[in-house]
Amino acid sequence: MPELPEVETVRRGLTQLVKDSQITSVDVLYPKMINVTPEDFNETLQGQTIEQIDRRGKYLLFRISNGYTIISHLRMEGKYDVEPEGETLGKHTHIVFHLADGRELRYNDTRKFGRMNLVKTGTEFEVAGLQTIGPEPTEEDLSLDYMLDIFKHGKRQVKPFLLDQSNIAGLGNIYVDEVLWMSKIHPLQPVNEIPEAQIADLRANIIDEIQRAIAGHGTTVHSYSNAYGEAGSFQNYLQVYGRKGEPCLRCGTTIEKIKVAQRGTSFCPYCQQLHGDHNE
DNA sequence: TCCACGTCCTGGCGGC
DNA sequence: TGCCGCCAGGACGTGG
Repeated sequence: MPELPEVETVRRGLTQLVKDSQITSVDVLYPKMINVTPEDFNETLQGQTIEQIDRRGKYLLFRISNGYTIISHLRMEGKYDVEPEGETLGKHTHIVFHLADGRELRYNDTRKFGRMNLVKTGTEFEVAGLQTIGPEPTEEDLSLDYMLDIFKHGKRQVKPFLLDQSNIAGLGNIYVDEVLWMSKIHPLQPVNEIPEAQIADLRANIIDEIQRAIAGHGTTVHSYSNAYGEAGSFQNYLQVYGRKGEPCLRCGTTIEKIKVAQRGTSFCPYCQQLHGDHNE
């Protein structure tokens, strides 16, 4: 399932593969995936060039030569691949961009969760999702002052708080479990009860973990692969996610799995203790 | 204003 | 063996 490091890996792959490519036409096989009619989508894009591919959080932003931007979110299992024109379409191919050089950029999505919005460039930050998105998890953007401020004024449990893209951009279920384990914070701990020193530690771990995952070309869980079809290597470094029943790599206690905010959550009950009077 | 929860969607898997 | 039904989860919309 793509999170920020996977989306960044896809962005880099697509930039090498289709930057400066001209679109001759677009077939939309699953209209619910886009925010306009398939006819409007095709008419706006045909004859135009993909000038640049940017990223904000987990959103890909395809900059088109006529002043439009395609905002693409891969959600759970969205993938792009590039095939020669005429290759048999996959069962889960939903959008096909025909390119002038005889190739096709295809969007595939097993669960049909992904979405594409076509908007005028400059208005993309008026679209739901991007409108309220929080800072990127980098040393420059995610300041300690900001972290302390949002934690002090929040009351939610830390896991759903970190999954909320309006607080910090790009963290998903896997990385939240990882950084909470690294920082020894229980996933149910209310954010305004976490000591400042631990928030500082959490911030450092978030930035470090995301940068290391980008360097490792993303995590691979289930079917994820990048635009070249390569599997990421970061799965080999996961320390708590998906390790239910196995010993904690720090203390040896058996890793437990619980449900938090409707999400499967792995944690070490010894390293990550809930402080104060809270019900699980 | 903040927060919880239902919804979308289909492959995989457990249970019978 | 085959069928049924549940589970997985990111982000948006709704309602408390």
